Amino acid sequence: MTDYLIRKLSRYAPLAEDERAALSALPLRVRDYPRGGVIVHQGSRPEESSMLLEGIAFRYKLLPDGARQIVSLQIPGDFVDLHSLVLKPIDHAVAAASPARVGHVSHQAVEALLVRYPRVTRALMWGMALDGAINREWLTIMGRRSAYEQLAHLFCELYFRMDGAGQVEDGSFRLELTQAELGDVCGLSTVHVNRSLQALRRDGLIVLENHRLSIPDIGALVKVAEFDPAYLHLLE
Amino acid sequence: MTDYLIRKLSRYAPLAEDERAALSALPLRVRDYPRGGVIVHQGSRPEESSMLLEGIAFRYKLLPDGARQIVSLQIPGDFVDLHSLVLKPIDHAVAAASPARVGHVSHQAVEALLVRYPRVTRALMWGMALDGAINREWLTIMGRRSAYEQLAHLFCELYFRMDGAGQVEDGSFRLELTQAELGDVCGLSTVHVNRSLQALRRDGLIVLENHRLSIPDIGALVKVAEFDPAYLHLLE
DNA sequence: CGTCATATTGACTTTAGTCAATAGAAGTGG
DNA sequence: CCACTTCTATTGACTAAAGTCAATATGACG
Repeated sequence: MTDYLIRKLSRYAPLAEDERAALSALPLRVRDYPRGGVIVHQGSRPEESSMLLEGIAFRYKLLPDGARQIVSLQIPGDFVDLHSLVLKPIDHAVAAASPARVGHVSHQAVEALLVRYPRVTRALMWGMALDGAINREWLTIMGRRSAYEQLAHLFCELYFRMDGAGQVEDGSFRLELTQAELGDVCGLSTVHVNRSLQALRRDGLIVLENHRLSIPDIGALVKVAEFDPAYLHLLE
Repeated sequence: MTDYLIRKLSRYAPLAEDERAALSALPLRVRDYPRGGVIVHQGSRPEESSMLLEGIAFRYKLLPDGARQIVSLQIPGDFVDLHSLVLKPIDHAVAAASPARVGHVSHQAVEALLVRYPRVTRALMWGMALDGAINREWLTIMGRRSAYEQLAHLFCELYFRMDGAGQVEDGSFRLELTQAELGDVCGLSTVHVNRSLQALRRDGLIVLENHRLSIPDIGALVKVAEFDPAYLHLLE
């Protein structure tokens, strides 16, 4: 269950056997969500944090006029709301972008882990800091890049993150995001996302069909997006 | 020295006497920076984290073409790079927006604190989570709001944060940001910032002169920006 | 087969960016 | 204190990127 999480945290520092065991022994309440299902409600005060086990999820905020902004994407192994441990009420919602399996862990159980295993604490802090690094990169790209470049950059990020989670095969991976959702990630209208995707296709940078994204030449896409994966803190 | 920090962390949970004492006893290397001075270099691997004691600072990223995006603003009491404790190399730079006084604390000293005082650890995690909440709000506003609204929102945020740090007097506070810097915060061109500021002035929402921002009617500005301070987790 | 979500297209509008010039302010050296 | 430089703010004219509205396809699914 917690394999992905352990794999992810090991990118920060190798975990000792007892630390791995403690993570594996975390009491998970596993629940499946349909596409669109709300995993965490905005403004709630969760008593547990949720880890994505399968599928894709996203954090989002709704504005008074109904607009939506997606502020992060989660893949298997990511905590969708670890910060709810210390920060309540929670300032955003989390929903499943695809059918998703989620493991809910009580805050009590997480705290017990923190008290007992300082290295696990630091690894979880690293996970939170990594979230922050991705947020900063998104801010930068959203503020300073064109729609075409933003999408290219997003696809690069997903490619590397999915690869880190072992979800890339033959340069392609499942991407269950609609064009409206891509727009909500990048702060763009659906129409403009559509046109920018067509441009990326025309330029041979992506093949996107059947909820699957193929990147024929990741080097070319990286170049267009000026993508530097350093901020993802992957192992080399 | 650490008064602002203790005050800020107390917003999360009251600290015991020994915890306050431990924070006060942190060995700070104090250093002054001129306006524009770089406090943390992008890509470096700091051995210490830095706390802003006086002035204003910002985190920023530079893009290959020379564009700059400011990804957060710090006020007194904020750690500018607490995350460098766990996340190296650091993915952004930090510079002083005004003459600034900074306290540098060795990571070793912070770690000693973490091991000894679990509640301080949680308070620092809360500080990191708060950074994340502000980032998410910025992403949302940047993605979904006009320049006029973005600036209004930013000024509301600063008003409430500065007020929380006791820096607001008569509805005004020192704001040592140039229009170019405001543009780099919001992802706008300098020219467009200038015009949007004029519109805000024309509408009587702000008075900005001599590096001082006056907000005659914060309620009106809050309304225009659709600003909800909940994400700042201030005390009511 | 019909319904609903998603994707695509065209025509038009709006927002924001770019370029270039000018004006003001602040700081520096003599 | 003045001349000079440099940064910052402002303005106008023009361009480009992205949004809006509305219609039409396409596709998944009960």
